[in-house]
Amino acid sequence: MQMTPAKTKLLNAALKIVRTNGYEATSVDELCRDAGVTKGAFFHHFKSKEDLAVAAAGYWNEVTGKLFATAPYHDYEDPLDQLIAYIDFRATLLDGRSIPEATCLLGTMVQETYESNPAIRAACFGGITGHAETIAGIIRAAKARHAPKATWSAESLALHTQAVIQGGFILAKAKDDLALARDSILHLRRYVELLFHHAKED
Amino acid sequence: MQMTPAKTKLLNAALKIVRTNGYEATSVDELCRDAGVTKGAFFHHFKSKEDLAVAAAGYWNEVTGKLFATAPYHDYEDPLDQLIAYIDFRATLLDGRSIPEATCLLGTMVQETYESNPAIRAACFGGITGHAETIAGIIRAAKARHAPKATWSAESLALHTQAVIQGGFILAKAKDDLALARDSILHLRRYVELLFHHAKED
DNA sequence: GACAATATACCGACTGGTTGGTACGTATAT
DNA sequence: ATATACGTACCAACCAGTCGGTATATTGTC
Repeated sequence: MQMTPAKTKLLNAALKIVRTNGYEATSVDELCRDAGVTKGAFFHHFKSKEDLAVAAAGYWNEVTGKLFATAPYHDYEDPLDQLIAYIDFRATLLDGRSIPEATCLLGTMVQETYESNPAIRAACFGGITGHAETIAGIIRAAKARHAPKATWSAESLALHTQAVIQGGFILAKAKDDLALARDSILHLRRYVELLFHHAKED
Repeated sequence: MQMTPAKTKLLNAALKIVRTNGYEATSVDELCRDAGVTKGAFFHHFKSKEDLAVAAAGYWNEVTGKLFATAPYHDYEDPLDQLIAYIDFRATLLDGRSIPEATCLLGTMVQETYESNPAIRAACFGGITGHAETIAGIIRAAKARHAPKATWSAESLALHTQAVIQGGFILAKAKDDLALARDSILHLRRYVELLFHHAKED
């Protein structure tokens, strides 16, 4: 899908400003100012602010989807190695980034909109579970090879990885320090290792 | 500290409405309407909306502090049992509650305010780390008894428990289903068990 | 214990700025 | 000639916050 410059600039502005200030605190005027376009352009491409948010969620999925698709963790043969490498990759995504740059658009938006804006909530849900499903695929393979009798499900563990990452972001925002997010990801890594280490003992 | 009715009503309204719609989407007028007081009363007790948010964070700490202080998990002799019971207690706090009723005021507010409102951010940080510190105390005792040589720190694990809970809330909001939060808490429980089980093997 | 003085708690109309959204005009490409 | 991609000017609704007022409780003084 080819996008006209103004639309792309608005979506990039949304990614940046919404992750910094949240959805409600972001005004259409501010978005236009940052993107360097006028309000006329905004409402030409998006029928409302809500519509922009839904489109931004889709755009976010596109951008991060490419990032994960080309990430190095796919190179390992053993799916358990892939899973651990994925977790490490999520940790490296925090390096050298500011908090708004490191955190997740969907997790930020859904907090503010889950009750009042079903369309945005659904878009965030789709993005999070879509990504979780790709991780669940890796976990399923790792489970089949290393822990076939384990009682936990691949889907549940995949969602848990996302919960830990999102929760780490909240703590990081509270302390104004991404180290807290890194620490939680490290605990997640240890959990996965223990989970499979434990399974091998049976 | 004795509180005048209007102030208490406004703080209770803030707990309810901010957890439902977020900080920015909550207007002073809506707060007053819900509390059944006028704007004059609002600005008599709080010098600004920001001031109300900071006070609401303090009030939240007071209310939840009492809840945790009288919770049954303290009754166990073994601190490891206390820790597991605390995690189970966090899971039971989801039962029969709607999402706004089950989720955390501080985690919700800090997402929207961490960049733009240092006072609110600091209040949220204080509440989260304050509670984490009480859990860290339990973990420290459990570690001393059961896993003295473990490499992870009690403080880090305590913060991780909060990250998992906060992250679970985000997923629950996205899916509009608290079951996702429950699942993540279950993974957290398993992690703690594995962590101490593993330590005993050494 | 009477009375004035003061502080606290609250009311509700008002304001200036901002909000999301609209109406309408123009430039360009097909 | 028509559709797309913008730009500019504008609007009603809403926003946080103000201000002058009243009602009531507390305190100080004699």
